[in-house]
Formats: sequence, structure tokens, C-alpha cells
Amino acid sequence: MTVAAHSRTDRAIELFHALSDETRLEIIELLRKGERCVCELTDTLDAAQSRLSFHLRVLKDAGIVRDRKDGRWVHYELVPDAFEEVETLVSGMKPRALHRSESCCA
Amino acid sequence: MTVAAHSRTDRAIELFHALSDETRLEIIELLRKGERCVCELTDTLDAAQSRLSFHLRVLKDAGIVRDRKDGRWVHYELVPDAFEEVETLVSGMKPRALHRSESCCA
DNA sequence: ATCTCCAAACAAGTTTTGTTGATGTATGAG
DNA sequence: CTCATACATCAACAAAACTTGTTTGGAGAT
Repeated sequence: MTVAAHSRTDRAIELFHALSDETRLEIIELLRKGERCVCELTDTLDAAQSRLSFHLRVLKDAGIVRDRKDGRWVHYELVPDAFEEVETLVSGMKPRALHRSESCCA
Repeated sequence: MTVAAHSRTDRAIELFHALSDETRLEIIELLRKGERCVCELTDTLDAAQSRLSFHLRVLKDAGIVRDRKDGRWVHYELVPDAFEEVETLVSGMKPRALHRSESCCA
């Protein structure tokens, strides 16, 4: 268990960073169809196993996917809550008013 | 003018990457209150001018902020559409069904 | 026990990002 | 014109992220 103590900003960075990579977005797209084992992901994405493992860890650490061990396979699936969380974060970043407040330096 | 030819994925990467940095998130938070010039951002964030300039460029290239020249000052403001775009992207990433489709490798 | 298969972990090398300080360009003031 | 201000850009360095190949460990299968 990592020692967290994430600020709101740190959490945003973690999530956005996890989503800012092509391989990881491809993994997410595949997992939208449902749970998949690592072997199927490596097949479909034609990626080295260690590479996939790296990216799956980033996604897992960010709470975007979770894994389930089953015999010698490990299955990954999306965590729906994570996407809600991102949406909430983005909502809170939008400009507030029609901002004709003062401009500085004028 | 960059030659773009962005795929949907490339665009997502560009946006998420732009949002995955502390300084840039701080800039966005400041700009939520309205347009600001670079000088005020450097003051408030206590950051070197060249550093701010770098991050503002990343945000601008991603279409998250736009600038307006006014005499010797440059004012930056948020582009609301960009946040809508991110929300749309995230919506499209959520798991579809209750995905009890088949698991592979079983 | 031994062998095989799946996947995580490690190590080394490469690439991408971000920082810092210096230089360049435009605008306005004196 | 000369000088100062506001900002962008560049080059050099530092740090973080990603890739690739190898090793380790756990779970069956033989």
C-alpha cells in the first residue's frame, strides 16, 4: 500500500498522465468490451509482455483498471468509477463566469 | 501552423498530456478567474518567465488556452470548448455494458 | 520433483519532458 | 535613437517516462 497523501492536484496529474499514452489508451479501448487477460492484450496489441505489464501497472496504480488472478492468468478490467472521477475533475476546471473581470497590466 | 493530421487517439493524448503537469494545472486554475497576462502568472506562481512560457505553449498547442496580444502584454484565457472536448473523450472511454462477456484464456 | 506457461519485476539503454539561463524580438517610454 | 519592459525562443542540462531483454515466481501439468 503506497502512502498516498494525494492532493487533489496530484490525483489529477496521476489520472491525466495515465491517460496520455497511446498504448494505455489502446488497452482501455480493448477493456471496454470486458475483462481480458494479459495474454490476449499482448496478442491483440502486438506488444511485448513486459511492455504491457509496465502500462498495466500505470493504469492500475491510477485506479483505472483492476486485476483478478485466476490460476496462472491475470485478468484486467476497467474501473468505471475512475472515469466518473476524471469527469468530475474536468468539470471543476472549466472557466467560471463569463470572465470579464479585470485584466491585469492594462 | 503545425501539420496536425490528428487521429482521435493523438488528440486525446495531446489533451491529457497537457493536463498532466502541476504547473499547467495551476495556470488553468488561475485562468478560471478570467484572462491574465504572463507577467501576472509569473508573479502569482513565482515561476521563471521562460518556464511559464514553455507551459503556456503546451496549453496553447493543445487548444486549452488562447492568447491575445495587447501592446507589449500577452493575455491568456481558457478555451471552454477544450473542456467539453475532454469530457466527450472521457465519456467515450467508459466501459460499455455490464461486461460479462466471455473471458479469454479460461 | 521437474517442466512449462503466464505474468510481474528488474536492469540497461533510449527517448521525451521539463528546467534554467542566455539571447532575440517587438512595443512603448524618454 | 536609446533604453527598459514583456514575452518567445534556443541551447544545455536534468529528470522522468518508456522500451527491450532477462530474470524471478507462482500455478498447473506430467
